[in-house]
Amino acid sequence: MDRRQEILEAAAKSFSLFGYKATTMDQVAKIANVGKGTIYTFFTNKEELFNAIVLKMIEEMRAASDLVAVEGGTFELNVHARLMQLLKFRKTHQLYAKLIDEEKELRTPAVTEVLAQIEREIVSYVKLKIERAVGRGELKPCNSELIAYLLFKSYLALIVDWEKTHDMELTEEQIATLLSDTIFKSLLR
Amino acid sequence: MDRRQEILEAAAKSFSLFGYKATTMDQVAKIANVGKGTIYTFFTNKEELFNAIVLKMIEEMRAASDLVAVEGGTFELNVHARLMQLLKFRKTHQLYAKLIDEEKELRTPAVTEVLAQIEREIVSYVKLKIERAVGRGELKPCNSELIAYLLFKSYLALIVDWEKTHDMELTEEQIATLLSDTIFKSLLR
DNA sequence: TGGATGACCGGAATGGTATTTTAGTCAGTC
DNA sequence: GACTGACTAAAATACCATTCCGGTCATCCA
Repeated sequence: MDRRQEILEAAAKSFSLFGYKATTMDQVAKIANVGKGTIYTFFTNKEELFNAIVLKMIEEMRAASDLVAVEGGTFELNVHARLMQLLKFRKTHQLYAKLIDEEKELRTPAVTEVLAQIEREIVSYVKLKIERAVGRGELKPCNSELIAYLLFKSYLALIVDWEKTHDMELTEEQIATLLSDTIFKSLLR
Repeated sequence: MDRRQEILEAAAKSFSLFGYKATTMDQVAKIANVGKGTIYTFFTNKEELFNAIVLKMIEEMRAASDLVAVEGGTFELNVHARLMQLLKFRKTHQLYAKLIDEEKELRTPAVTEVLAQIEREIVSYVKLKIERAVGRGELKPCNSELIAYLLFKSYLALIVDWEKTHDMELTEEQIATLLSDTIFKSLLR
């Protein structure tokens, strides 16, 4: 198998298991059965290797989100399913969960940056979906950036924040109904 | 002037200026012109003194919120005005701003706890307002806890979080319109 | 003689320094 | 010439000495 691939797999494993700060380049080299110098022929530094791994994760997330979207489904149906899926990754996906933990505990700058980037991408993806739906006449024209932001933050609040202060987690049903009656409804043409 | 009051004022000054961690009991005693031991005849420890100061701040906030509410105004008008006012305190009020900063930088547990408490109180206050409005027939019956939470988080996102990633701060007009069209509208009977 | 005080105590925070760890390099190997 | 791992400088960590600070209490007046 080619060395670049070995390195990527080793790095993915190590970052998922130990996070960014606690994985060392020696560690990655050893797992990949490669001299440390070899890593630097493919990636300029640790952070770039990390970014490559995160990029792969983002691809996975995009694919998982596509999997729950229904061709020809309504804007609401699809955006709801996608955001639920994407936000579940925070607990489910080993690397994502590890990074969130590292952000909370260590505040590693590289990790903070990457997590912010992921959120920006999700919001900008939702924004795109809104604009498409407006374009085909499903939704009223609106400030898509603002609505995308509000939608994302609402899901984040209901899925992630709620359970930190309340002991019963909200059901998907509750979330769907609540946002359907409020934000989504108001967007319809 | 009575010693308890002197101590409270000294503590308020010191906490506002230096935050929780960086104010020392010796400091408070000196400002209050009081022996350190005297403080402990009125407050069992530093944290209780702190809680007393924060309680005063919460009273101030409640009063400021009452000031912007209009007797006989609609639910939307009043809740909007109150939440805007309350959230402005995060930048405006010296102690509040200091505590938010300390929470971000130091994560002092006593501060974390107090900030969480303030948020819980705001949400529970909004919840009460919702229930009153439902009671008088202005709003449809609903899950008041959930709606209060969503409302609070939405305002927080639009007022506080938005400007961290976007360079133009949202106008009150934009926020009012957005939430009026979405969440508030859906609550009306 | 009882409320007030500040010297005092122990544990925690801080600072300074010796040691280890680690990202990144590069001379040497195959 | 692709690959390696010993090497380097810088950063992180561990260590210890010192300071700092919350809380106490024997002492002191009023």
